[in-house]
Amino acid sequence: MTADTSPKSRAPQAPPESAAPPPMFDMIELFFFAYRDFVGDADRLLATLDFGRAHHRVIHFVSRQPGLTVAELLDILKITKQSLNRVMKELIDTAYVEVRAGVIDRRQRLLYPTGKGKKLAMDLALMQSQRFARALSHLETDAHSYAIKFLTAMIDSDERSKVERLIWHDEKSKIP
Amino acid sequence: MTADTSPKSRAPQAPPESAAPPPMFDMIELFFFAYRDFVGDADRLLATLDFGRAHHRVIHFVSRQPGLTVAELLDILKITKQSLNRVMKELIDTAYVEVRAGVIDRRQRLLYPTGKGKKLAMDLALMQSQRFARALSHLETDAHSYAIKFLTAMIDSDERSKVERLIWHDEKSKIP
DNA sequence: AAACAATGTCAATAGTGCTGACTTACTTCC
DNA sequence: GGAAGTAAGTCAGCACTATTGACATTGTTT
Repeated sequence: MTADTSPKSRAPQAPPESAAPPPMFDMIELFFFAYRDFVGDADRLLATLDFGRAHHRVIHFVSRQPGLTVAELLDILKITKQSLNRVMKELIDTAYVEVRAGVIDRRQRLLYPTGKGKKLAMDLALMQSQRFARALSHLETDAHSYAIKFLTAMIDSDERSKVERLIWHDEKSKIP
Repeated sequence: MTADTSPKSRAPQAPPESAAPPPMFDMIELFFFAYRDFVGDADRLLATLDFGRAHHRVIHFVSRQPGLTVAELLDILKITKQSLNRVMKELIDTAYVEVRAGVIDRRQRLLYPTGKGKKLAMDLALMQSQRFARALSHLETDAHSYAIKFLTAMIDSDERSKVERLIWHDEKSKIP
């Protein structure tokens, strides 16, 4: 999974006040470099297929939630349908994703990964998981649950529960 | 590059994929959403100045290491000089960065933040630090050092020491 | 003087995102 | 049954960030 989103239309915050604690340059830079290397793994595999990060995000979420509608996917990715469409067309043309008409509402297009698509999504996820596993293996026993708590707390509070539902939608109430 | 090689003559295990541990979808998705919100803070402020993320990265590292050369900056950002140049020209034209000829080697351009540039870099860093501070404040006492260790471990091992030197170059040997 | 190095520049291209305007197909509501 | 609304797709144009390749300028080294 790779993220590269563009500025949102929310109001810019006022510049912080002068009596603020000093900036955490270490965290800022570590997060930057860690994320860069994290997405680098996937980028290299995707490049061999002439895919980019946008393709990755689509095939990832479609594989995670087969039968997702276009509207639901747009809400997860927070991009416009025009942006999605170019990428989606390529994924459908190359048979990584397939589309079926909705049953309850025939206007909806339900998105499913093909066998090929499932395998690609799995290969990408395993690659990124290996990086997590390698990192966590050098740390203390509870590092995994600390990491989950830290990353969860970094998410906008008004999006957090939605993201948590998305992540653990099919697991046995694993929320730490 | 993921799993699977040819079958060995050892005890037959179930299908080949079952050898790999299951993907950590939770970590993959949390990292994605956390990073997206983290950069979203800065994006909103930058958009008011007609700057993008590339400008942010440049003004950040120039402020962190005044007197940086172009070659050093390219090595940190891992982009090409052509990509840097457009952004750099805008930062110089709008007086966020200034350039002085190198003293030992006059071919070099040493990059310095102006007053305005320092303030922008500080505002951006404080904004992102507030997100870290808010996140960490809800977690256990050692959350900060756990986060540093986790993020550090996520960086490519052959880049790690270079990054650590960059991050703590002016601090009192704070490496945890 | 020739070779090399640091930087800048021009041109072409790719990938990902945006807005706006419009269409098609289908569902819902009165 | 017909109007209004919704889900999705499409076309056109633009912005930003990145790439490669070729070439120029300036200064250092050999």
